[in-house]
Amino acid sequence: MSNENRIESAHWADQMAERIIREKGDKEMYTCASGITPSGTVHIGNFREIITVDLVVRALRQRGKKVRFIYSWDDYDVFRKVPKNMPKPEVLAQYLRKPITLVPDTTGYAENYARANEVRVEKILPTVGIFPEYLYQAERYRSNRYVKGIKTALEHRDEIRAILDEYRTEPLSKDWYPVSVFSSFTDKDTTTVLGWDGEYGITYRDDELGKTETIDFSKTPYTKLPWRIDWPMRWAEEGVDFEPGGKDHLTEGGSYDTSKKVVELFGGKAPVSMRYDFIKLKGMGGKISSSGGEVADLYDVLEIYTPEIVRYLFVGTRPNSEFAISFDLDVLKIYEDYDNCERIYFGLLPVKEQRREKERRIYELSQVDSDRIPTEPGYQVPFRHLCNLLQIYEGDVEKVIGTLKDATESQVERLRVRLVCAWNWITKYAPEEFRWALQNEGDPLVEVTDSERQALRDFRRYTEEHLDECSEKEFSEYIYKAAADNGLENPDFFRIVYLALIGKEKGPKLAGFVKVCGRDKVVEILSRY
RNA sequence: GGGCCGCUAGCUCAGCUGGUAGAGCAACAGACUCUUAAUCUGUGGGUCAAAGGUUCGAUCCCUUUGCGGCUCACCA
Repeated sequence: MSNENRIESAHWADQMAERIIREKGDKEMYTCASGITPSGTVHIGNFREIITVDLVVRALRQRGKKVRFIYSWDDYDVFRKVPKNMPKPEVLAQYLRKPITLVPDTTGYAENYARANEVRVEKILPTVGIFPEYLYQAERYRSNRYVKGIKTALEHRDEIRAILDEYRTEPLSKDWYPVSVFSSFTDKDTTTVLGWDGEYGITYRDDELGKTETIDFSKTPYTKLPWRIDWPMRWAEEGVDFEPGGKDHLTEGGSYDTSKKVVELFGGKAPVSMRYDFIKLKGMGGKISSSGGEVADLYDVLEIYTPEIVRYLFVGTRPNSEFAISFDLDVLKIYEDYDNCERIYFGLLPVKEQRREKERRIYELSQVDSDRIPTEPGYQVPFRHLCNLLQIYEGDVEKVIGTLKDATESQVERLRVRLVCAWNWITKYAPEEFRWALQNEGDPLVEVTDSERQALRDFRRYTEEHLDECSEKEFSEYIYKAAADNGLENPDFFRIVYLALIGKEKGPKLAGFVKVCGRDKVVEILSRY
């Protein structure tokens, strides 16, 4: 009974899985696809497509289905412009109009430009529990794997032209061919196809050199299908059952519409699709920017959000709506929301049944390893508190963990990741007011009057003698006493204490702060006065 | 011009297959003889863009209108 309910979850990934099964029939194996041109940094917006597929894949698998999850790198695409953030732009400029797989990687990390972008993604995806099978289109085209597809396209030249013309303002010319050719002389796509012999011979002109040549596309690597034909050809080739798209593709007259018709010429059927919206960024402070706008990739996001929470951001939002990934103070709330979701999952926070079902599914899908859902909640420390602890210990994660005595092994494991994120956030994105550091011997002493010095000494003595057995509230009485006994106004005294402890005029609520810092540290710092 | 998506409390949004609405922040009120996105408790606040329609009943479905945004029509 409860099992049935789980399957009929209202989560969009589950609904999509049901729809795929309904529309594609009850198959033994489903193929889910995603892909992109690695012509620049693969940013977090592109990641949305990957994780959207991953979630649907998981939903299908949880229904007992076998799923092939493929990710196509369109690395036989053309290098159109030199990105601003790359070294040696003048070298790269020489490769414009050539396939990106033939462009050198001027950073020196990979064997070519496309590969450099690919490797970066392939290395990080396992961190968030995503394991697609990668397909490399340059390699496939160049090894003549798509000869049949290219021939089919040529054979259906007129039908394809008619389909594309339905949505074009300018109809394609009578001379148009549904293929594009990279020049065998220069590797550039600045060519014009002139004819096809009905078999494997294509005659083209290199527009730059003015040379004309006939090539055998079953034996040479130069021929490629343009996007609106390439996409459906690959749907047919792989038997794709599901592939989402951005709203540029999934709109009337967009490439999904034409591909849906073209794919039938290849003997295939269009996959079930769904549209995802773009991702905005918030609070990056313009730190990472290339080619004009702010760009963040998965690495940037994983710096401040744990893998579960990165997934959570996408799991909890319907793909068809835009949302922002925040690097500012919203981060605190996101962590809080996730912890709430976790508490609901473990029944620690009572909510209505419907809400519970929803959060439960979100929590499951947010976990990195779908076979290893935690059996106990995390050691929930508010993110804000972690930030304070880290600043006391100057970012030393292990020392902070050492202060949390009763955490289990699995909790420590998760906490460690969270602490690293918290520290990254403090040092890179947190507002200035949020940051502080305990003073130590090298720091200059605060100028104090005699009575202020005496107050600090009283404060130190109270800390030494009473801090450990006092409650926060009780201890604050001692703070007031230290001020009053020396004729100081509270605000003035607080200011002095903060200056002495952290070199700033303000800080976290004092009594609690001192308790968190611990007697020894505070006494040590104040012993300079 | 076509298509799509929004329009819900001052702000940011939830509201998943129709039963007259919710969360955070802000506001207000009390408590804390220190404060920063900031301590706790409590309170107020919405003709769910507008008008029609279907229904016993609509924020949710249909139609029209308005406002905002995105996208296609060139390439991918």
